[in-house]
Amino acid sequence: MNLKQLSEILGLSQTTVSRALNGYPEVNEATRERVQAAATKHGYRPNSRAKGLATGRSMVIGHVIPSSSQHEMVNPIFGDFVAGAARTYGAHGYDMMFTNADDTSIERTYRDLFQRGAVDGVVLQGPKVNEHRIEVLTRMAVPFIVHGRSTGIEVPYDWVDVNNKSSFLRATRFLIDLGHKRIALINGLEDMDFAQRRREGYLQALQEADLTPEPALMRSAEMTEVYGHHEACDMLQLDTPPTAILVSSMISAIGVRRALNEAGLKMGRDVSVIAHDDDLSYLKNGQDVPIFTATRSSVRQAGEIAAEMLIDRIKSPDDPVKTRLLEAELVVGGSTGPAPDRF
Amino acid sequence: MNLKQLSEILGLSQTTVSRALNGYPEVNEATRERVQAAATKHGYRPNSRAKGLATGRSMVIGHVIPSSSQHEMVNPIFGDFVAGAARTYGAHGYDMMFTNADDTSIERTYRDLFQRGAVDGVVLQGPKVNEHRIEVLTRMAVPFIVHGRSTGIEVPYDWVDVNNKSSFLRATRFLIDLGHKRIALINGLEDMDFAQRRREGYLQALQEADLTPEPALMRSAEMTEVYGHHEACDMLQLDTPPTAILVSSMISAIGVRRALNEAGLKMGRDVSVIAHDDDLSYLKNGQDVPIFTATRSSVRQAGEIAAEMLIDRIKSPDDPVKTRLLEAELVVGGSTGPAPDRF
DNA sequence: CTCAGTTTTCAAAGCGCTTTGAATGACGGG
DNA sequence: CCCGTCATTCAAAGCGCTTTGAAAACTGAG
Repeated sequence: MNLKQLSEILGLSQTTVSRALNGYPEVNEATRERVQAAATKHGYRPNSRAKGLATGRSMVIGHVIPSSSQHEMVNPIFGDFVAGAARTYGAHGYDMMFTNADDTSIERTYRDLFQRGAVDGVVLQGPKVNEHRIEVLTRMAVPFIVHGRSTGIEVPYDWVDVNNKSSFLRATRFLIDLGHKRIALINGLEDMDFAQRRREGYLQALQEADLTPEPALMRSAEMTEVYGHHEACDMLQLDTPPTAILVSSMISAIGVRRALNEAGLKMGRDVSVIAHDDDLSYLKNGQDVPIFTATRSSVRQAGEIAAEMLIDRIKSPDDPVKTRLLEAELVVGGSTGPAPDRF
Repeated sequence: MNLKQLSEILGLSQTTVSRALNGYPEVNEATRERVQAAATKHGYRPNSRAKGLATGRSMVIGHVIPSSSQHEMVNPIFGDFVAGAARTYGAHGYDMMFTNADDTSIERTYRDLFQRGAVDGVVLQGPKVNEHRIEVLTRMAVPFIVHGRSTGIEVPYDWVDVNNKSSFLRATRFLIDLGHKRIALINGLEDMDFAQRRREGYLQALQEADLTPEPALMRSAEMTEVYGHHEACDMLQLDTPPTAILVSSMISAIGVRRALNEAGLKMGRDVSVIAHDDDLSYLKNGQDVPIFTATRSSVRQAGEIAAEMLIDRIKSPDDPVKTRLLEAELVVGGSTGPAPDRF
């Protein structure tokens, strides 16, 4: 069932039918109702491609999945962010498209998506420090939003981000206030912007308290469970092991907990742990009392906000740049306690 | 830059340029090269919508995310399955589209996608027992593939699935061979087909060994970490607690491990645990030696296979139905051991 | 040099929609 | 009863591509 057929059934021109369905004012109300009834009855759905071709808009938002050639890691927060965004897209009549690109072709992929007219805007996830893609998209003058920010990029751009620095600053201060002096940081890959900011917050708190940062207590890699376990085991072997550990993800924090258990240490008593909690749906931080003391910020909500902002940008390309800084909350759970006396 | 412009630059007709780029034989090789060079030079990318409109194919595969109104759960395996599929799609020139639909509108959403001509095929994820959507799609006579199967649906359809029954049968037997008699099952939601099959395997193994299944040892719900913890805690309170636990996901198994630790029990000695491991990229089951004894099957690989099969189906709609049963491997880790003597 | 056969190129139609510019019909004031 | 006005409706062009059917250019045999 296409527009032509429907208009023939109704004995109307395509113009009138199209206008009736799209809510244009120059259509008799009686006619509109008749058209709408027929459309519903025959299950008419305008062809998206034809519509897109005619309007010049695709009503699709693109996301590029960087299927890294090196590490086959799929970001665990991906699903929740996407779920948040998808809901908003749906409410505004947008579809969501994913394209896979290996590290070498990400830039070309973005360019492609727009030149092919496949998308009206894109979401840029997981920005690195000096993220080149931001400049590329800016130069292309296309609507996009960054989930995160990128240190070193001077051009203005829309973004939603968690206040990574401030949340790790506060978390570190919290540990210092509890008397901890040897505080470790198990961070994400340091070329990721969020990881860099978290480290800044951590370092600033140490400095405020006149504590000297120790390279041996600062680790960084892709945030898997195994990684958290490995680094924690390693640090517990040190002559003077840390009494507290900041971990950049819940998944890795679970690995840290495993390491502590294996070493016969009790989390929160022998070693304090603070994790960053993205509030993932399948990995809630405990039921009532949080398991981990954590800096918490819902990545799902970030997805919703990002989608909303991107759609705004598509609607008004010339609006001034918008940014949104989400403040993570510091929730206190059972994984932190006063520094143990070890003499 | 569109076809018209490009053909004017080249002094050729649109027909010839189009044919040259799409590899048709009736084009002079010299011309083809000239066209290709110009296309590359000017960064020409054919407009997907126009192309789709002209060919009647959209080169897009649809996935519907059921953003359940009740439980806001995003399946943790989603990301990995999608990453696997995306890679295959990309290799075949397909894009991937996501649409969000709440529980009440899933059916309508599938119908919409095809009627709007937005997709050439869809992937149906997470089928339940008597999955209605399969019948709907069959009746619509559109290309689709099911990740999983659905007990109770008689019509033939393409699917990829893990042998859930056999893997849980083998896992349960393995525990029985180790002397366990009180074996618990912490399963997914029982209206999900995979959960039902796993329970069947579990029950069959018990029956073979003349063990009576106990309702108190069989739990089912959405597979979060908290759920695993909660059910394990609960069962440890029983007069005669289980000596072994089968868990339908790694995430929940982590919750079970937490419960055991809190109770001062050692996993693999006091209580054995076997988990189903989807081999998620961010949640590897240990480094060299698996942490959990597990039934393992890569969901990422399933994604790749599903995508491949769906594309085949789109290419040859009349081929006989294809199915693919993946056998999970039983990897032995540190979480299982002989049943403890408790008298 | 001619002509059938082959290779190469082209103009134009068509995919299903929106949108422009024009036509039609109804209405009421003069 | 005529005509300007407003409310409706319409035919046709256009979005950027593919594909059909025909034309042009080239080939080699006679």
